[in-house]
Amino acid sequence: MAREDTASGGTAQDDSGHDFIRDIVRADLETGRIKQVITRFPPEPNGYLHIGHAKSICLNFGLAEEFGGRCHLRFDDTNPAKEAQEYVDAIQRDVRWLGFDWGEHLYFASDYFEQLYAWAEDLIRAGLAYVDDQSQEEIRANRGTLTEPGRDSPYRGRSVAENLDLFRRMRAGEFPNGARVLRAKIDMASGNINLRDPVLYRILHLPHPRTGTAWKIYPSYDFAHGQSDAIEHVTHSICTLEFEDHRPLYDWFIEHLDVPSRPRQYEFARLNLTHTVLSKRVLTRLVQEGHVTGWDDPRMPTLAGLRRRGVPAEAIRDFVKRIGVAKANSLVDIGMLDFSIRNVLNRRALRRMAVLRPLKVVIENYPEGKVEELEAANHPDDASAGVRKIPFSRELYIERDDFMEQPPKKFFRLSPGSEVRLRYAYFIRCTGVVRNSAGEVEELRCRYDPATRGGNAPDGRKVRATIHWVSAAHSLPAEVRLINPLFRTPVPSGGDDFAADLNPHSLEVLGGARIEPALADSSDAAPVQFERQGYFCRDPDSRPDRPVFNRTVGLRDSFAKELAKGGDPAQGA
RNA sequence: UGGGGCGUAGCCAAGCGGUAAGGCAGCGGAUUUUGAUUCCGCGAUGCGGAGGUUCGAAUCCUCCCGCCCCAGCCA
Repeated sequence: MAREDTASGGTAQDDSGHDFIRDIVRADLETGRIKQVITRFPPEPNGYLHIGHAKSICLNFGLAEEFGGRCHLRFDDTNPAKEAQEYVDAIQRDVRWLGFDWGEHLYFASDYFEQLYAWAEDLIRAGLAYVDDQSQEEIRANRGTLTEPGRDSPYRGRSVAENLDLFRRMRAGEFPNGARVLRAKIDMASGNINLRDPVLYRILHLPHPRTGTAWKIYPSYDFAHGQSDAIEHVTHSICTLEFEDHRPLYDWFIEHLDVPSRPRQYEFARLNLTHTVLSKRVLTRLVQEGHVTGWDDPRMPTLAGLRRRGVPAEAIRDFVKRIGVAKANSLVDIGMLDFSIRNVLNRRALRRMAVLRPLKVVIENYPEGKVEELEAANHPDDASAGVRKIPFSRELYIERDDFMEQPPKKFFRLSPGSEVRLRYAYFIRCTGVVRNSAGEVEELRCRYDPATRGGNAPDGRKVRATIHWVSAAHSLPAEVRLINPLFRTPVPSGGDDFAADLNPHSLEVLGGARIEPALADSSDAAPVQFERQGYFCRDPDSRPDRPVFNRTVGLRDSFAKELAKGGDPAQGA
C-alpha cells in the first residue's frame, strides 16, 4: 500500500491528523478493542468515481496505511438494474490511479448472496422477518409519515412456515417483480423510518453482472452492507452522513444475526465543491445527454476526468488532506483544489513556452535567415532538471495579450515604444504596428538589442516585464483547450434543471496555438508548465501532426486580478 | 409538529474545563529573466443566541435560533 510519490515539503502536513475518526481508531487500538484496523471502500458499480469518492478512498485506505491495517475494495452490487461491469473496471482503475492498493482484498457483496439468504431465513425462523404481499403503493401508504406512525401490514402475522415457504418460492422465481418482498419485523411506529419494517429482499427478474441468472431476488443495501462488513471483519465501517439514521438498523442486523464479527459504523460529511455537482445522477445525465463527451471529459469532477485534465493523483490526495474530515456539512471552494494542483505541478512540471493566441513580431534589425539556439532552464527552482535549446529568429510569435496599443498605467508588457525582455532571449522595443484592412493589429515591428543576448543588459538597464515567445518558423501548431468550471453558478442546484447552471464557456478551444520544438515529442505524457500561463498536459485526442493540450489549471494571476476585481471565475481566461 | 445530525474568521478545520492551532482566500512588503514560485507580516477580547455551573467555559447544564438528512422494492 506504500506510495512512492508521497507529497514532500510544501504539501499538507502528513501527520495522520486528528479528525474524529482517526481518534476513534487510535483509541480502539489502544484499548485493545481491535488488534488491527480493517476498513473498506464500498462503491456501487453504477457510475464513475468522482472527487467526493476520493475523500472516502483516502480516508479508508489512509487509515489502513497509517495504522498498519488493511482496506478492502468491495463492490456493493446488490441492484443489477443499475450496475455494469464497465463501472467495476473503471472504479478499480481509478482507485489504483489515486495511489491505493487493496491487495488480495477485492470483494463483491454478490459473493455473499448465499450467506445473506441464509441469514434472511434465520430471521424468518426467529420471527423477525416476514413476506409482505402488499403492493409498493400500499407499503408506502402504510409506512406513515414523518410525524405519524405507520400501520402494520396485514401479512405481518404470517407463520414462520408460511413465510419460509413464500420466501423460498420468491427465490425460486415463482412470483413476478414486485409481487412480494421480505421485510424485517421491527417497529412500524418508530420515529426512525428506517426501522418501520424495512425491505430486506425484493424480487428482480434481472441478470446480474456477476451472478448471472442465479438469483431472482436481491438483498437491499441495508440487509447487505453491514453483514458484508461483518463477513470481512471490517472494524470501522465508514460512510457518509445520510446513513446516520441507518445505523440503528445496521446494528439491529449485527445483533440478531450470527455474524462472525461486530463492525461499527461511523459517518462523516461528504464533500461539496463550489461550481461542481457531485451527484451520480446528474453526472450520469451529463454523460448520457451529451453535455460532456464522456465520463472522462476533462471538465468532469470524475477521477477519470480529472486525470485526463492533467490533475495528478498526488494533488487530489493533498487536497483531501487539507479539507479534513468532520461531521459538519460544508462547501469547499474549488480554489482549494486549484491550489493543491498548482502546489504539486509547480514542483513537477517542466517549463516550456507556448503561445496560445499568436501575434506576429518581426525583429527588423535581426538578420534574415539567421537562427540562434538559446539556452533555457527546464525548471527555475531545480537545476537538476537541466536545460534545453530554443531557436530564435527574425520572425516570432508572442501572446496577443502581451501587447496593448494604449496600455493602462500598470501594464508593463509590450506597447508602442516600450521595451520588454523575451524570456531567455533579448530585449526588444516595439517600433511599429502593422494593421490589416479591418484596422486590426496584425503584426508588430520591433528592434532588438544584440547586447542583451540571454536576457541581461550589460549596461544594467531594467525592463519591467518578461514575455514568452516562439520562433515563427520553428514552432509547431497545436490546439489548446482551456478547461473552465462546468457550472457557472457557485452553488449549482443539482436538480433536474441542472442544465440551466451549465457554463457555456466551460471549454474554450484555441485552434491556432504555437508551441516550442521541445514539445514535439508526441509520446511525452508528462505535465508541463507553459510559462506565464498555466499547467498543461497532452490530451489523448492528439495526433502526431496535431498535438492537443489541456490546461489543467492556470497560474495564479495577480495582474488579471488587479484588472478585474471580483471577476467571474466561470468565465475563465 | 416525529427521528437523526450539525453550527469556531469569506471558505475548510483544530480544540475534549486553564484563557481561540493550521490551511485556502484576501491584504501589505521582500526576492524574482514566469505580474509564477519562494519568503516575511496582518485577521476571532471571540466560538449560532440567552441564561446558568465554575476561581476559570468554545468545551459542562438549561432554554432558544438556524441549517442538513430521513416517508425507494436506490445506495
